[in-house]
Amino acid sequence: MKIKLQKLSKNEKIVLEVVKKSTGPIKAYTILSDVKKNGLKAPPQVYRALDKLIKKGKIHRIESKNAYLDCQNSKCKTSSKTAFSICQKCEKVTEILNTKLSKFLSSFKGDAGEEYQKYNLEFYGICKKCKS
Amino acid sequence: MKIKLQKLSKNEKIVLEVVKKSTGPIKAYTILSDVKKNGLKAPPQVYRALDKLIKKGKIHRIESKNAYLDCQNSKCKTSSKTAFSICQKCEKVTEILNTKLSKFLSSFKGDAGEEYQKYNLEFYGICKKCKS
DNA sequence: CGTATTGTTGTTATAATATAACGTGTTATA
DNA sequence: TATAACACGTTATATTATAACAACAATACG
Repeated sequence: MKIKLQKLSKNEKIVLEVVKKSTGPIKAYTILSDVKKNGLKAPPQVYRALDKLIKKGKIHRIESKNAYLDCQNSKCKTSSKTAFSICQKCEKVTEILNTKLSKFLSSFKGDAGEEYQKYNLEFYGICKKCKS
Repeated sequence: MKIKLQKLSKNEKIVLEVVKKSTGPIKAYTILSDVKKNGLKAPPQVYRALDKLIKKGKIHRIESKNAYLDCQNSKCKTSSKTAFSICQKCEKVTEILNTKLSKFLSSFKGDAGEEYQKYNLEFYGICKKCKS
C-alpha cells in the first residue's frame, strides 16, 4: 500500500498555523493580513496555500461562509466527505464526525444508482451555548 | 392555518424568469446582463431579488458554485432543507428529492442532541450521461 | 553528472462576487 | 390620511478570487 506523504511547503505551513490558531472559520484576507509578518504579501500566495491544504486534508472550506477551518480529524487524508454544524447566532462552526451520518451519506445513491465520491453538508441551528 | 401568499414583486418575477429559462445554475452577473433588457441595471437589484426568491423557496443557491437554480419541487415553500448532486465533469446540477435522505437529515441530531432546522448538502460525482 | 520536468514562490494586475448607503416611490393598513 | 413596511433605483465600494508571467528550487532519470 502506497502512502502519500502530504508534505507541506513553507507557505502552506505558515498559512496552516494561522488557520489552526483561529478560534473559528477564518477568511482568506484575514489570513493574508496575519501572514504579512511572515513575508507573504499577496492574495495568490494565500489562496494557493489554502487550495493545497484543502487537497491534503488539513483544512476545510466552509462554503456558506467563504471561510476556512482546520481539520480536527486526524484521520482526514482528504477533504472529500465533510459535514459541519453552524450556529446561526454565534456563527460557531463545528465539524461533525458521526459514523452513522458518514456511512449513510457515503453509501447514498441517486435514483439511477449514481454513486458520489464526495459530499459537503452544512447544518444550521442554534448551538447549545446560545440556547441556554 | 395561516397561509403566506409568497407574492412576487416585479423584479423578482423578472429574475425568476431568467433563472427558470437557464438550463442549469446561473450566476448573478449572467442574470444581470440578461435582465438589462427589462430595465434592471445594477447588481443590487439582482441580488435583492435573488435573496427574496430564495427565502420564498422559488430558487436555490448552489454554494460551491456561487450560482442559482430554480426549484423544481412544487412543494418547496422554503429553502431550508436542500440537497443537490453535482457532476464534476459536465457541471450539471440536480436537486435531490429523496424522502429517505430528507427524513434522515431532518431528524439528525448532534452529539449533544442539537437539532437543525436547516441544512444544505452537495454531492459530487459523475452523472449518468458523462459515465456512459 | 546534466538536463528535463515539476513544483514553489513572488509579483502585478484584474476578474468575479456581493453589499453599503442613500433617496425616492408605492402599497397596505389602521 | 398618516404611518409603517416594502420595493425600487443608483452610485460607490467592499469582498473574494484568479490570470498571467518571471524566477528559482527540488526531483527524476537517462
